[in-house]
Amino acid sequence: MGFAVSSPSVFALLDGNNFYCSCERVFDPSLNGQPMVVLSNNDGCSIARSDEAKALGIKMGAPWFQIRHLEQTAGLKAYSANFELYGDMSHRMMTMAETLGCGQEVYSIDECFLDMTGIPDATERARRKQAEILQGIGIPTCIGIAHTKTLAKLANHIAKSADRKPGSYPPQLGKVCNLAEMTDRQRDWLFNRTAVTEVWGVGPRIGKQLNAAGIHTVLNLKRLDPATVKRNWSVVLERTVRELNGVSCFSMDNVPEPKQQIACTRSFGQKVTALAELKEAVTEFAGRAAQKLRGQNSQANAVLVFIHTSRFRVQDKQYAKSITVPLRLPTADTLRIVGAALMGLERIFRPGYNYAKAGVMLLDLQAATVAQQELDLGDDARETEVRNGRLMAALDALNDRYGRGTLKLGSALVEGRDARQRSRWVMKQERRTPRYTTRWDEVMAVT
DNA sequence: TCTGGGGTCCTAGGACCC
DNA sequence: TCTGGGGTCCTAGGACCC
Repeated sequence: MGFAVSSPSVFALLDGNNFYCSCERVFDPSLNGQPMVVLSNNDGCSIARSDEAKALGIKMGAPWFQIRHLEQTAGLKAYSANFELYGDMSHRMMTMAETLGCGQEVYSIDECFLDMTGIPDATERARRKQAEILQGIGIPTCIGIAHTKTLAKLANHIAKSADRKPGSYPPQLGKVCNLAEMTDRQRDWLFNRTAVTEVWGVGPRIGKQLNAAGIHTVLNLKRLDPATVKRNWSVVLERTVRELNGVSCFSMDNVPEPKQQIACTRSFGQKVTALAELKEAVTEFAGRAAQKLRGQNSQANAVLVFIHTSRFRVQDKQYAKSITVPLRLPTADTLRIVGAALMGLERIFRPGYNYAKAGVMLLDLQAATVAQQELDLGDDARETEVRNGRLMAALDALNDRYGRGTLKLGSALVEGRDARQRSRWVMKQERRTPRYTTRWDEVMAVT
């Protein structure tokens, strides 16, 4: 019997380049090479930028009204976010990416970790997978490979920079960068020319503190004593330092855990002052949140509702308030959840303000097990639960089949208002492309 | 005029208990 | 006059992520 040599973990991080922009480009190739941005809800600010838009100096989160002039002067193209399209494209990309490793953790809409432990020729396989995804669904990707998740994220950053910023790193590290196959010297050489703020887990706040302490590069941070880091910063940053040194502290999360809280919050298309309109919005948000809750087979024990004015309108009187309404029994019933949210809204509403945003959050979630449905209710109450359960299932099935918002509660409309008239709170989306892949009536026509 | 949305984890501090 | 200490649970707020 030979020795069981356990090879060290190898993680890959695959992500779609400028993902939302790339999705739009798949369906409109004339956008290739053009400066373009995808805008947040309400066409508020830029949440995705093509390389060409980045080159124009457009920052992540830049308010649209501040960069809008570039439409005329630089040919900038802008699109309202089309999350239904991006979600579907994401699913296709993740399905193809999965077979690169022997385990996959979908980390966000545009990136996933893959377990490549013990897989030979990781770099070559990664390059083949990348070509396959580009050919199959048209999304360009970058892949970072290393012995820890933090290092894989860093490798991914190097792969991107080497590809797009000539001179930043050796060009052969472009698109796929495998730190696991390098020597310590080679890695440190790269770390020495990478800013500490690029490290996963180092945000603006900690970045500033590290800089003030003379820590400017990844190599500087890697060489700090973990105990000192824990004392001066936190256990979180301590783990990051260990990970930079090749000690894996974050493992793969192959099966997604159910969410511990579920939110639906929106900024309004226009300022809202009337309680009736806030009720309409909160009814809608609570309904959406309840649907997500049922989607992961959970129940909530509390509902939080908040409203606030716009901090950017300095001339306005400001008001912000939230309230948590406990539910008597854990539930996923839209009617109960909406009821609790509206009760909370009535409590915190104050007249005389220009409201800019509201939201509903479901808290203290638990699994909706059979045992909980068998709670000791009276016959009438149990009958109501069962009836509502069937009603909710029917609601979800219809909305699932015919598109979100096909069927909603009557109270989601302000009484007396013409149903065809748009409410003030509904978000503005003036630049959305068709939902090519998920709506029959918006499928691309090939002529 | 116009500034997103949805999450997680950690920590400090208060309430409460013995 | 002297005025403990350790544990747990909960919540609010901060920091980070995409």
